[in-house]
Amino acid sequence: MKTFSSRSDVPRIVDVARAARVSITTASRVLNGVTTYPVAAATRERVLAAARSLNYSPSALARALVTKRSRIVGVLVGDIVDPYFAEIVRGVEAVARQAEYLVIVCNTERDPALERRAVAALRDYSADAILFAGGDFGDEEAGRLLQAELEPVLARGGIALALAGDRPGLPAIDIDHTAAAAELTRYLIGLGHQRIAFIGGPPQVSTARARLAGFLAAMAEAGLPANWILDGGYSFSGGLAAGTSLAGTVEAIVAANDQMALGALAALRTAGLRVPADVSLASFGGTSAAAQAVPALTTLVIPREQIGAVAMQAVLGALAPQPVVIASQLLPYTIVVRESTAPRLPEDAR
Amino acid sequence: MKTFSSRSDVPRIVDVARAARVSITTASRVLNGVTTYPVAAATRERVLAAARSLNYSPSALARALVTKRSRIVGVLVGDIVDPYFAEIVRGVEAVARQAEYLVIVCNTERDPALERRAVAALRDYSADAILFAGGDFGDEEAGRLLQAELEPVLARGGIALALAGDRPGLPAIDIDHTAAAAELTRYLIGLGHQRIAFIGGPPQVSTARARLAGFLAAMAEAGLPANWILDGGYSFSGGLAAGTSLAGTVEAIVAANDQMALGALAALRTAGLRVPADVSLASFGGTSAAAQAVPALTTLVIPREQIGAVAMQAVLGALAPQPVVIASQLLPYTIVVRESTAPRLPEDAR
DNA sequence: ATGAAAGCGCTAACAT
DNA sequence: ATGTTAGCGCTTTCAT
Repeated sequence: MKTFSSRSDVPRIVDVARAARVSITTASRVLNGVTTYPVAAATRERVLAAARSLNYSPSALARALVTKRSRIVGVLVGDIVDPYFAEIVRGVEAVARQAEYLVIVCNTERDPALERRAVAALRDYSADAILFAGGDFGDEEAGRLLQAELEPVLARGGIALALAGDRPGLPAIDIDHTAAAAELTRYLIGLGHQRIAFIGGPPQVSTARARLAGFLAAMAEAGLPANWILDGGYSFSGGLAAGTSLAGTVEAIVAANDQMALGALAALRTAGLRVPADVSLASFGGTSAAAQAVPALTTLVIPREQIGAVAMQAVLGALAPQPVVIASQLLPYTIVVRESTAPRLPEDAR
Repeated sequence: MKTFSSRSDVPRIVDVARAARVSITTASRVLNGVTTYPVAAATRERVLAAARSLNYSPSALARALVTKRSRIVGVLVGDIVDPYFAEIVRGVEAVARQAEYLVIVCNTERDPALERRAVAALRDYSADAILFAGGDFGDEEAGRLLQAELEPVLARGGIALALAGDRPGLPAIDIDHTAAAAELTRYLIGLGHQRIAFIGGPPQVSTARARLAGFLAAMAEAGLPANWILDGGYSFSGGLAAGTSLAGTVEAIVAANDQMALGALAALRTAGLRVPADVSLASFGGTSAAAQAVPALTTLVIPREQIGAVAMQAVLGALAPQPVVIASQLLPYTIVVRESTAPRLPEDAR
């Protein structure tokens, strides 16, 4: 077994330097492709050859320690199982990969304490940016505690961003949830439905409140009563329960996310109702699960992958030598009509 | 704004030491709770107080550099959207959290090149352990290249483990996929079914091959012909396609994962067949999606969370001062019977 | 019981 | 064009 510099079993830059018979500095310069510094072509070649033959790869830890940049970005997600978040992460990763950033996904289980721990861990590892996917939850006290953990990251020049959901004080990359929910509701109204229910998310979550507001606005605007507002907790089971209690009383349902819509769908079917013949069902999100349901769900598609990508781009800009200040931005959404919604049929045609 | 040690905007151990009027060494000892070293109670209190009032938290990077342990463990998953992997990750995280380890989830999209990049990134950040969730894919060449990236991690005393799937040369925490598939098949046979189809995963994936082998063994043992073997690629759409082509020709289907079962279910329903009245459907995995389907799916539940937890425990043991060598272990699985399977009805009763 | 000093692996002034 | 040196923030011998 080869041995390297004193204490390590893996090649270090000093090994490369030695093998190439240059100083560590020169090796570092070549390896980092520093263009502002002149290095003789022959020297450069020797260093590169040495690095390759030793299979050298620099320690990101040591580098981070001196450069003050870890090239780590953390993404906090409320529920790792929910494809909603997975696609945001995907967008972040795609951009991060190109920029040689390491993405750390932290699952908070929508628990403020866990979220705090995650932020603390990212802070300890000197993450350059923290992206909060999926908006605020927890009370004010939790918000303050979180802020305290986050503060050192910002103090070091780190970035914090809100993705697809509000975070007080942070720039947001998002869609207009209220407008979007209103538009989805209007679509159902345009189909002729009048008795429309809304299955919402947890009221502590900002997106849940925004979507509800949009629904209410659209109903009011059409002069329709909003008599069926339920809390489905953003979960399948919550949607199931809501759907069960709604069965037979409404003509259409807007669910504030796909998971709840799936739950409602299961409930309706169990109750012997046909979708969309008896009840139209539309949801918010646009995850693959919505497309895979039977019938496939009409949903408002949030450009989650794009949100992730745009956010990561913004992070890179803000971390660049000439920092670009990050401004909140609203991205466009689209309604995809599938099989779960249909025009209202006259009573006798059903 | 307060200022701290020369170059940082965040308190460092030297700031704590200064505030407590002790040396850095003493501060470090107190902060790390080194029990082998005697520190006067009064001193300890001063250090602790200083750390608290400064809101000090040590740099994991600097610590890792000197201790040669990053307290980072990477988990490689084939598909971040698949709840199958998410639950493994959950198990890992639960244990890692207690031990103050940072878990980095890397999404490989089942692409060997991405997988290699992920291992390289983890190596560069000096991950102490790399857990491969979900088994091997890619050809031999890819395996060799991966091995090359992984080697330095092992050389540093790092751990690599295979979770719920084979990886040549690595200890595995798993169930016996072959035995499990056989048992699930036997259950269907016991229900009286004879024309049983198998929707399998990609043959490059070790678990897919193992599950198929189990199916074939059970069929052979019962003297039944295994005439309907399809590749569903472990995806919903693959299951959908397979289900479509199977509709009307078999009495029962075993799907090698839940996603494909969901696809098959959609296909059967579209074809006008009832599950389980016309076709019994059982799957492998036991993700929440299986429970949430209508009808709820009978599945073989792989203890994924437990696999993750056991693996992380093993990692901790292997990394402890008195290292415990990691041996492969097989965990117990269970078959959960739900609504998607039923006894065969005589022809005229259908 | 406490501290001084070396050094982890790397980059970045600052020489030459 | 290349090398010397001084850290980054921490732990850890080794002194005292």
